[in-house]
Amino acid sequence: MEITHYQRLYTQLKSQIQSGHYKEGDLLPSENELGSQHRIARMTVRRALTELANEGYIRKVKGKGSIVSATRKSLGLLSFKGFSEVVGAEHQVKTMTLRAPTVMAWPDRFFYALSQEEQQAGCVTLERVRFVNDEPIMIEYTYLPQMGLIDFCESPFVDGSLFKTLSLNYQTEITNIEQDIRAVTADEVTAFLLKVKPLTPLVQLYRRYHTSRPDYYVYSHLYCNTEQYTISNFQ
Amino acid sequence: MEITHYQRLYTQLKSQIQSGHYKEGDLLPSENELGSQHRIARMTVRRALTELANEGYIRKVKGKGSIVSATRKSLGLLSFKGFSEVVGAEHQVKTMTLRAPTVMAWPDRFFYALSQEEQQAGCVTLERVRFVNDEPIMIEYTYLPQMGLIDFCESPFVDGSLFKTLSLNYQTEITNIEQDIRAVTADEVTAFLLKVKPLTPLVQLYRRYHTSRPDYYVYSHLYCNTEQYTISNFQ
DNA sequence: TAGTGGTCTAGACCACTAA
DNA sequence: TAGTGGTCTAGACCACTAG
Repeated sequence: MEITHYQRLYTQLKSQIQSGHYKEGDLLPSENELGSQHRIARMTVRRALTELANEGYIRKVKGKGSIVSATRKSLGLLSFKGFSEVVGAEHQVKTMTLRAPTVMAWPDRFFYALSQEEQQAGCVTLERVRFVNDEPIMIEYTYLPQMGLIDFCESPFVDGSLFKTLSLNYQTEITNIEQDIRAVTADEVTAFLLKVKPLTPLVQLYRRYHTSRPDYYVYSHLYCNTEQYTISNFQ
Repeated sequence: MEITHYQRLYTQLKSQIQSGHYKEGDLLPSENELGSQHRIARMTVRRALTELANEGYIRKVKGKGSIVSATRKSLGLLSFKGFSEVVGAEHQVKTMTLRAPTVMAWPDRFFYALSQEEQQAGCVTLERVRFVNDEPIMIEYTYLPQMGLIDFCESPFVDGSLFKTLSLNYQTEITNIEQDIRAVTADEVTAFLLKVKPLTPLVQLYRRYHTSRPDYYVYSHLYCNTEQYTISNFQ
């Protein structure tokens, strides 16, 4: 058995909540109903619902049912999923590439200490602006050590996703994220790109992604406009 | 039935781990063994063990058993540990209490949707400023639903820590954190408290801590001055 | 091969909600 | 009173670990 019953039900209900098929305050079908619909035992249904409740998607009320919780208008940006995977489910997302992947020297005063190997390898840089519902929300500068990235600059990304490309073409899985968070005021360039007034407060993130390749990290540096959307994080 | 079987087993095992009867690396008795010792079904044992695993006290290994974990879950400021535990190791930390725990009504337009029960229960509020190396770095407004917090406002915190107090005196463990992050400019009061100029950009966090008590959440709202220190996060 | 945890079933009784 | 979620049982088969 590849995927388990409770996982399938959990995934299905979660996506139905995220897509708006079940809205805030709605009652899910009862445990017995879900069980007979999917031809699984009630205890198996309960396992899926318990997981959803632990993650805050629903709350269970004895004698009443499972109630869909408020969905937050927020971008789950602090997880280590790629941008499109995280935000795309609930919002329309576009990416504009300011600089396609380019081999360069590392910037001076890089925000993380680099190993000698990374220094010598050089880096691939790309710059992108992320749009949510046609508003520019985030500028991202990404830096990858130029180690084993054959044809990386020449071929387009798989599904437009950096992380999918690393996974499928370079067997490099993102396993972890380490990040530093600051509040800063927008400089002129950043304000122009995010279409905000200069001095607007932005969240600045320095990130180091850990990967399944030993000693291989992906770095990124980004600014987020949080006036309309917040950055959300759930551990 | 006042206390449930899985709760009793959970509590017993947890205290045996905390007291050192089971040490790091030890195997707990198997699920079948615990079941026959306590004359309860294996599924009931599993529920207690699953809870312990979720909270990081043990890890379960298929084919082997349940292994007692190291006691510390180390993480950065965005983790769900209390402030003193996280920052205190490397920096000198002090806390100034602006408002000691006080029973109040909930603020208008609270940042998370509250359940009816939480609304009716009222809340305990406290306000604290955190200092790192004698600089005010963070203002934290904490809100706890006034449910079962007997003598909470009358007694001091255990070791000065809210989370230790909740754990030891109220059997409430923090299990998870959900948070929204924004950049804002300091208003006058906040600027004064953090000793920064008005309009300085600050990181604003809205937090909802999940706990081991069903449907019991702790809320907090905080401002961080990130000019000197950043907020770090490692998943 | 014996023992372990992972998943699952088909029942059961209870306390609670809402009509 | 009918239906709901909370707890619990006594089985079952599986994949995995370790001797």
